[in-house]
Amino acid sequence: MSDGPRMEAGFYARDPVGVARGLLGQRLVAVQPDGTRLAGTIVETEAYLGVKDKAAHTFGWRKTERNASMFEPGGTAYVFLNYGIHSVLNLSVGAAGVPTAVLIRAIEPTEGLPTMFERRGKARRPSELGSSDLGSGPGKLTQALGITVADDGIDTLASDRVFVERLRQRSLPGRKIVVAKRIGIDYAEEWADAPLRFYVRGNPHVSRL
DNA sequence: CCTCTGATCTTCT
DNA sequence: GAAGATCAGAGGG
Repeated sequence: MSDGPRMEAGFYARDPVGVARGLLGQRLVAVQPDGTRLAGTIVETEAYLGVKDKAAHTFGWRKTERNASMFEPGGTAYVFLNYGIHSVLNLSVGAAGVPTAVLIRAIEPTEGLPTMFERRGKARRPSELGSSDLGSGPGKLTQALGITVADDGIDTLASDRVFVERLRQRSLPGRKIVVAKRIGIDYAEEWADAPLRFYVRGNPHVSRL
């Protein structure tokens, strides 16, 4: 487990597509109240382009209590409750006032697996080759890591609770990055087919290949 | 393998 | 009242 340095502010100072691609292979860490580290390699992301993107919560400059974190500076956690049930994690991108973000859709768990199995309950699927449904979805990975809407607004550049570590050598066991349309946004008309989802080819923890 | 559905909260109509 | 950046379980092939 070679620890990497904390992801720096400059990483988020570019377009959401670059950030979405750049996050693949980096490590997402959630430190528990007891100090335990839970972590996983990010293997699937989606970019949300903000005011012009019909699939984004900030389309047309819409700002609500819920999506306020998307307007915060890059690296701020935007965690919202989806379908009234699932906490979903994004990282805001760009300068303050620029409401773009990257959704974390899947991780490959690497640290704290026993705790994640407990959190995920019966739905877990242990296997010799590594579990494939501990973090294989935006709602699943937050549950496994213990991230909830209470973590909305956290500055991951400074927080000791939720942050991203930049690995010396990006861990992309699945090699190449695949580009595809985003999931669950069929209502977004022409934006529904935009190639804004990115995942590590062949990785078993990706939500949908 | 697949499709269908309930759960349950925020936002908008 | 309806729909949604989802998940798990049930049922059919």
